[in-house]
Parts: sequence; structure tokens; C-alpha cells
Amino acid sequence: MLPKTYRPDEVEARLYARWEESGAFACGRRPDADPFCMVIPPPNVTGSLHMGHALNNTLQDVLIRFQRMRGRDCLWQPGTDHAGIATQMVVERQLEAEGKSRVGLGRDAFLERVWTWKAESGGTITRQLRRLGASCDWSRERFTMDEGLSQAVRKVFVELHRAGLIYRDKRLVNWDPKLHTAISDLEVEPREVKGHLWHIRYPIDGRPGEFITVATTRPETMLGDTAVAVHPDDERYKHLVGCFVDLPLVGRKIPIVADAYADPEQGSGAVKITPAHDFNDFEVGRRHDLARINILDADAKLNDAVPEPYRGLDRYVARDKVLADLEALGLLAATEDHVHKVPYGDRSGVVIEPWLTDQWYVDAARLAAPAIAAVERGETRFVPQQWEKTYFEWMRNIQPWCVSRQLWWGHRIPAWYAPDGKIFVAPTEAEALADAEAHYGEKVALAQDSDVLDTWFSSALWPFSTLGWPDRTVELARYYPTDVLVTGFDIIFFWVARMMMMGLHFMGEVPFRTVYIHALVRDEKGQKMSKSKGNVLDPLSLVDRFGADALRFTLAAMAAPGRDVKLAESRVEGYRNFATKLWNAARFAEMNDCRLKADFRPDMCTEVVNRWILGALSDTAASVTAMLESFRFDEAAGQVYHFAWNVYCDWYLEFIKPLLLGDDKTARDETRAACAFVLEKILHLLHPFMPFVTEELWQRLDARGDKLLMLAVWPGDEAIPAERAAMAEMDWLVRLISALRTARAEINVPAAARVELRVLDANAENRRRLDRHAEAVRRLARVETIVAGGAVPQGAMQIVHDEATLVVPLAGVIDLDQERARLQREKEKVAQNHGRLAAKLERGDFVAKAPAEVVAESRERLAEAAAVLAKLDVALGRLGGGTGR
RNA sequence: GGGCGGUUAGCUCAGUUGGGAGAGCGCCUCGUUUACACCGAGGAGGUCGGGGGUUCGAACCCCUCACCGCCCA
Repeated sequence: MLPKTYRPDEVEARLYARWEESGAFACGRRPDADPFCMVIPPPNVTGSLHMGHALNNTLQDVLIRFQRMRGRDCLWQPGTDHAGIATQMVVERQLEAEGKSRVGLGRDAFLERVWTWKAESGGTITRQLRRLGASCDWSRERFTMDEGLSQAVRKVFVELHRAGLIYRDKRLVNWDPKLHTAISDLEVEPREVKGHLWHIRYPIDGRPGEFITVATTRPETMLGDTAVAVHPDDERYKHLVGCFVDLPLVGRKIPIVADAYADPEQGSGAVKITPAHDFNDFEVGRRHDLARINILDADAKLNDAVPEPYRGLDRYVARDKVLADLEALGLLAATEDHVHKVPYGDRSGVVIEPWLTDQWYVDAARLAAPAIAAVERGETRFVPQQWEKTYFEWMRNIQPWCVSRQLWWGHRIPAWYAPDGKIFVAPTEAEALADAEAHYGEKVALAQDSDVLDTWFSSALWPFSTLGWPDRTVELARYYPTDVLVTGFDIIFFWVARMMMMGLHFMGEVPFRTVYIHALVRDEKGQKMSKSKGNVLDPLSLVDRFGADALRFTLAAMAAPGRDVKLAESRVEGYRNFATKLWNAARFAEMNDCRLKADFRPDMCTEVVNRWILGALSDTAASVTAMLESFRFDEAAGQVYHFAWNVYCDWYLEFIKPLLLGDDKTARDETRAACAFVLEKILHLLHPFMPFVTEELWQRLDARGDKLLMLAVWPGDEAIPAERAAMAEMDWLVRLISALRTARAEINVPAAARVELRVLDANAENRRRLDRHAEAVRRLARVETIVAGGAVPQGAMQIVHDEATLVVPLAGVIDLDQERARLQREKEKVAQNHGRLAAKLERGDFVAKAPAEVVAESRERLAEAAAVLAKLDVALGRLGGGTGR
């Protein structure tokens, strides 16, 4: 027999191993079936499972298990990405602990160390995904640095270069002075900082005693100023346009230019221009053909382009010295407190510098055009649809994508430089050498670009590189375009947009038909969880405490198409209880010999209670299916939960107890089979959400041999007739028992007291119903005897139930005043409802303008209320005057 | 500054073509009866952020204000 509680820790690892070993996760098991494919958003190889992963992968697993049970040939393609900066940092920290350094080790030895690290520690997150129950096809696991995927990266780079879609350019990048690499706009985190706005007076050249005041938050950059800008319409400065200023501390003469970038409302209205160190100034400089003087080195220390006293100083040391020197010269006009946004590197945590460098760029604007059109045409659909806006917004304002990074860990850029600086881009060194030889007419030595590509460059290829591209594999043909991508909105820019561009360019088709965007899991303050903030909730500890099923169910049930998911632990606990509830329902079935019968025919059942539960099951299955098809995970989860707990356990199992104990063998056998059948279907419907407990129960409830629930057939095709009559009858019964229970509680009839029930004025059908379910009423409402008709004795509780009145004699027990008050409350409730309906129907415009069926329904409800009121009056009359209110 | 979203029971949140306000948890009362106290029965609790409008009818549609959050400059 089953134990009393479900113990996830004794089940999960064993079942997962069985699934995986059986090959149930693998694609291609059903060659004749429609394929269904998702690629996992590859987690960082350095990563460990956080709540965002847990949500993301739970939803994917719900979908893939659902589709698998529906008979599709499913591929959930797993893998990890190489996370250039993050991984390099991890290994550098290790080296540091050993007193070594990356540079000391050299490039090749360092890369070897990274691979060693990956072999030892890179499997953390995939192990954790297994604990969650994720049914990925691990036999196909990929890594962005795998040979095949690297080949894809090289091919893409070379082809885009040949097409003029990748080029080299000198522009400002976000430079991380700690990590010594360019980083993406998207990896820059603007932080609000309390700083200062310094007002500096620049002397006008040739006009002694005249100054123009500029305001800046970064005074040290003045050493690289090459102009001062004022607004063309600014009357204060019109006469100065075309003049020069003597740049203090430097002595350079720089022009005053008119440019609309200068905001007359800000500060003094004049702004210093440092084209090599500010993105806006860069554009101003381009418009006015200004010199770009780079004053920083890779460490953000001042270089030799500044006057000698400042050379070699750190940027903040230089700031202090510049301010002190200006002060001494009397040129510091004012210092104000000023709150502004400062760019920080999200990995390094240091202030990012706009820095002038040579980098490789992808012409994103050209690639974006077809990617925009594809979504406009509906070839890819966002769910919820509103996320299209975010996608379009970004795609339509897209900037050149800087894809080179000054790192060692990553795909090395397949570009080679000849001694004269000419660049040869080719998939391999041999081909580059051959190209060079052809070009120069002789063999030349080439040096490969030392940089690597942005990790997102390889991630952008993920939906086809993992399927084997550039080889024309059967998987590529079968599973591309993939069906659904499940991801968080925070990487629509990083990743979704780029996959769209690359997929369309190289495959000629969108990479996925549907993009399901889910919420971010936030902490209780609504903040994004992040390691640096230390506000991370650990999903694995929840798995340890409540089981993977409970966590999964919680996340799915909370995945409403909103945004914030604030995770309450009590919710996880509640769904752990649900698993136990299910476990005990199965235990009950087992104790009562409720076993599945091979020849069980749902449509041949004769007991009303069985016909009812089968009909309700059928409705539930249809609804859950519809909800999952439309990505309403929350609704689907809620439907199964409600059916299993509040219908099957709370009512059905209670109703059938008399039948299971009774002498009618036919009824007993049918009920046993129906009970088992419905339980079995509940396990099916729940499996995508709670794979472990459902599989475990399914295995325990019968001899399944090699069969697995995870490969069983989704409910829905069984011929279960609509059971409207049975549903109406059971609804009547449930209301009757509930009414009796409520009245008993309100009158304080002791819970254990068994009472007599007299039923007055019931119609023929309800008398039959009462007769049929007498035993259930006796048990569930704690009734001793049931009589049809009879007198209403003094001191009885009366309950109006449809056309009938239920009378419970309680001589000596009942407090007449209390009962009178109860009936009055009841009457007031109905009267209120009656009044509202009557008023509504008296308004001519409602009757005239509302749809006929709404009016008819209101009339019907009014009539019902009137009838109940009359019966309540009769009941009150029977109680007599008394002393009550 | 631009854009998006939110404001519903003590807490966390549902409410999909406008037509009788819901769930889970918490709280109160009662309870061990063929599974389950990680349980069962019953109950209390809401001017659906404020104001205005459209409509026979608004939590839902429109306008406006307030507050909160996110994204992009």
C-alpha cells in the first residue's frame, strides 16, 4: 500500500534517470508524427539555476511534455553558451588565487585552462535543469564553442563580410577599463549617482577678460576638448560663434561652434565638446569636422596626448588635479551638486568609458529590415502580442552592432592582417594565406586578429547551428523553423532580435513561429533578482524542501500573461500539499480496489455519479488542452487543480464511498473502474506540470512494464458523452448538502449530531434524486433518516431549496430566535437581489435596449427570487411570532 | 524626456469579446466520518487607486489626475 505522504526526494532522481535512460527525451522516436521543436535559451556555462531559469524551463517543459503526450515528435534542444566575459573572469579569478595571471600564462595555455574548467564545472546548470525535471534531448546537447557551432560562426562571419554586412570601423565603444574590452550597450547599466556639475570658465581668444562658461560632470575630459558648442538661436552667444577659446591647462585654441545639440536651458547653455570621449560629442564632432583627441589609455589613465603633469594619472586623480588647477587659476566658476546617470559595466562593476577604437561591426540596420517585415507579416508571432512593440521599437532604431571583444575566450575573429595592414577574411588560416598569396603574388606572413566575437554572435545562430547548420542535416530539415521560443522579455534585444536577423539571412525563414514572452521573477520589492544585488531566491532549495513538482506547479500557475512574478513561498508549500492530496486520492483508490479495467467503457456507465464525473473530466480535459494551446499556463494549471481537488476529491470520492461499500456488485465494479479511470486521466492532465508525482503514482497503480506516463496519450479523444442530466442532478445534490451544512453551522447544531430530514413540496424528479442519493446525503450532511413530506414540528430548521423546503426537526436543540434570525438574514439576501432585479426590469430602456436573452434571464432570476421569498415567508410564519427581532 | 505596464479581499495575484466580484495563503468557528491534519466542513473580509465620460448596464471601453514599476534616451 502507498505510504501516507509523498516523498519527492525518494522519487525524483530515480524517475529522472529512468526517463533519460529509456530514451524518452530523444527526438525522432515518431518519424511519422508532426515535429514539434523548441531550442532552449542557452544558459551561461558559468551559470547556476536561478528563479528565472526555473520559470523559463518549467514553461518549456510543460509545453514539450504536453506536445509529446499529444503524439508530436518532440525535440527540446538543450545546451549552454560560452559566456565570453563571465567565463574568462571565473578562470582569471582562479589563476589569481594561485598567484598566476592570464597574461603570464599566455593565450594557448589560458584557453586550455578554460577548457579544463569547463570540463569540471561547466555541467552545473544542466545537472540542475535535470533536477527540475526538464525533458531536454540531452543526447543532442550543444555548446557554442563546439567545433560544429564554431564552424557555423566562421562561415557566418565570412559570408556577412563578403556581403558587406560586416566591416571594420573606428568609432566610440563602451570600453571596460577593468576587463579591457569593448562591451555592448546592452551590457551597460546606467546607475543614478550623486555627483557634481562643475562650471568652468574658458577665456575667449583675443578678448581679454571675456569668458564663456561651460558646465560638465567630467572635468578631466576638458583636456581632450576640441570645441565649445552653443545653440544657433541662443542670443547670448551668437556673437561668439566662430571665435576661439584658449583651452585652459592645455593652451589649445578651439573653436566655438553653433550646434543644436547645445541646450540653452541646460547650465549656461554652452557645452564643451570632447569627440573622443562622449557619444553625443562624437556626433557633434562629426558634423563640424572636429579633431578627436583620445586622452585615455586602456586602463582609463591619461595618456601622452595631455600636458605632462597629467600624464599617467588615473581618470579620477586627474579630475581632482584638473579641478584644483582650475581653481588656482580662478577659472572654476561654480560647483553644484548634481544627480546624473553614470554607465557601469554589468560584469565588472566599474565605470565604462566611451573610447575610440577599431572594431568589427555588423550592419544591423540592413539585417533588421527583413526581420521587421517577418513579424509584420505574422510569420513570427509574439505572445503576448504587445511585445511586438518592444521588438519593433528596437529594430527600427537599431545601431551598428559591435561584435568584436578584446577577450581570449570566444570565437577568434577569422580575419588575418598582412604586414601592410591589408585584411584577409576567410574561414581558415590556410584559405587566408592562399588569398594573400593570390593578392601579392607571393607567400606572406599573416597575423590573425587577436579579438574574439561577442557571445551573442554565436547565440544568434542557435536555432540552426544546433541543428547541424551549415551541414544540411535531417534534423535541420525536419525541425527548422522551430515552433516556439520561450524566453523573458529582458533578452528580446540581446537575443530574439538577433536570431531573427540571422535566421532569416542564412535560412531564409524565421527561426520560430511563436515567441512566448514570460514574466521576470522579481524579489518581494519588485526588483529584478541579480547576483550582484544578493536578492536571489534559490529554486533548488525550494525543490529540496517541497519537491520539484511543487515549484514547477507554482511557477506555471503564476505565469499569467502579466509581468511581475513575485514568488511567495507559501504558494509553493500549498502546491506541495496538492501533490500530497493527489497521492492520498490514489491511496484511497488503491485501498478500495479501484483498478483500471482494460474493457472499461466510459460511455456505458449507468450510475449517475460516474456519468457526472466522467462528463466533468471531459470538460476539464478539453479546457486544459485549449488553455495550453494558447499558452495560458496559469489557467490550465488552475483547471486541473480545481478538478482534482474540489471536484474529484471533495465530492466524487465522498459520493462513491457508499457505492464502494454497498452490496450492488454491478454498481461497485463500475464505480471502481470509473474511479480509477478518472484518476488516471487526472495524472495525465497533471503530468506536464507535475511530472514526478504523476509518473510515480501511475507506475504504482498498475503493472506498467516498460511503459511511461510521459509517453502516454493525452486525454481528449475518448468518447465521453455530454452528461448534462447527470451534471444537473449532481449540482442539485451538491447544493442540497451544502445548504444543510451551512444551516447546521449557523445554528450551531453539533457537528456529530445526526438529524432527521423531512423534504416538503419536492417535485417528482427531485424526489427520485433524493431517493437515489439518500446514502450520500446521510453521510455528507450527517442525516439519520430522510422522509418525504410530513409535518413541520415546533422547533425545526427550515431551508428553501429550489421548489422544496428541507425541514430538520431539532426540538430541544434549536434556539428559535437564532433560527428566526437566520431565516431573516437569508430573506434579506434574497430580497436585496430581488429588489435589484426588479428595479432593473422596471427601467424601460433596459428592457428596450438590452439583448433579449439578457432580459429573459433577468426575468427568470426575478421569478426564482420571488418564489424563494414566498417560501421563506412561509417558513418564518411556521416559526410563529416568538420574541425574535 | 520618450515608450510600456501596473493600482481588485490582510498578503500574493486571476478576472480573454461590457450583463449576477474570484483563487491560493492568512484569519475566525467547528471537526477525526474508508484516503489525506501537507486534512475536512462552515464563515468573516472588497466604495475593483481618485475624478469625469460613453452605455440600458463599466473592474473591463474613452479622458484625466495620483502613486508604483520597467525599458529606452
